[in-house]
Amino acid sequence: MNVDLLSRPAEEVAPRLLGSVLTCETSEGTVRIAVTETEAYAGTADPASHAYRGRTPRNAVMFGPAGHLYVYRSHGLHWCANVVTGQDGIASAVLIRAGRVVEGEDLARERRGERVESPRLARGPGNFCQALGITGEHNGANLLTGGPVMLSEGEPVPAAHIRVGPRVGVSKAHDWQHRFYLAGDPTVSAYRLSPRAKPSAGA
DNA sequence: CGAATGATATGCT
DNA sequence: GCATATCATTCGC
Repeated sequence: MNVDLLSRPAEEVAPRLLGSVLTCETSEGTVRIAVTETEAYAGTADPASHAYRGRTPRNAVMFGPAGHLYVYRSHGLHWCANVVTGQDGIASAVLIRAGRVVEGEDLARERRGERVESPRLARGPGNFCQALGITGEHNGANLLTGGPVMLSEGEPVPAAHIRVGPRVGVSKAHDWQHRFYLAGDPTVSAYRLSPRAKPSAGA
């Protein structure tokens, strides 16, 4: 994956990450997942971003150079993974919301549960990380230098298949058109409006 | 130092 | 559809 591509604002990078492949190697084995759904978080200008209130120990990675992984824990039990984008010093990241397992499906299913159907293995941010094997240990990992977690180009996605919509699950600025996904793909999480969603201004 | 909150997923009503 | 699990981070006092 080219770092120049990632060095643009999150909302530009997010649609271009569709189809790219995340690889995670652990002692258990290797899982590769093709990204089918992303969400852009525009740093300090975005009320829904963790970086909205400025730099903190947790979100520091988002302020760093593009091509690193920002992992955080949600609701005490799920891990969520972001690809850091934009320029060094400016908070910007793309949340990976869903994907399709292309290698290591057995291992992914072992982690997620035997009864989980293939399209659901990596559907939703928490499930995606669980299937891939991402944990807090991977926070800050460089995705471009051949570490245990890697981001690589996948099969090109036709622009006509890309859809844009409002973000999922956020309590603020949910109506920003910052969620990108592949039309009709069964691995894309169903759209749900946040229970706390309120109208807001913005792009 | 205590309290509230959250970019979720699942299971039961 | 709604409640609930469960904890690190953040913010208020």
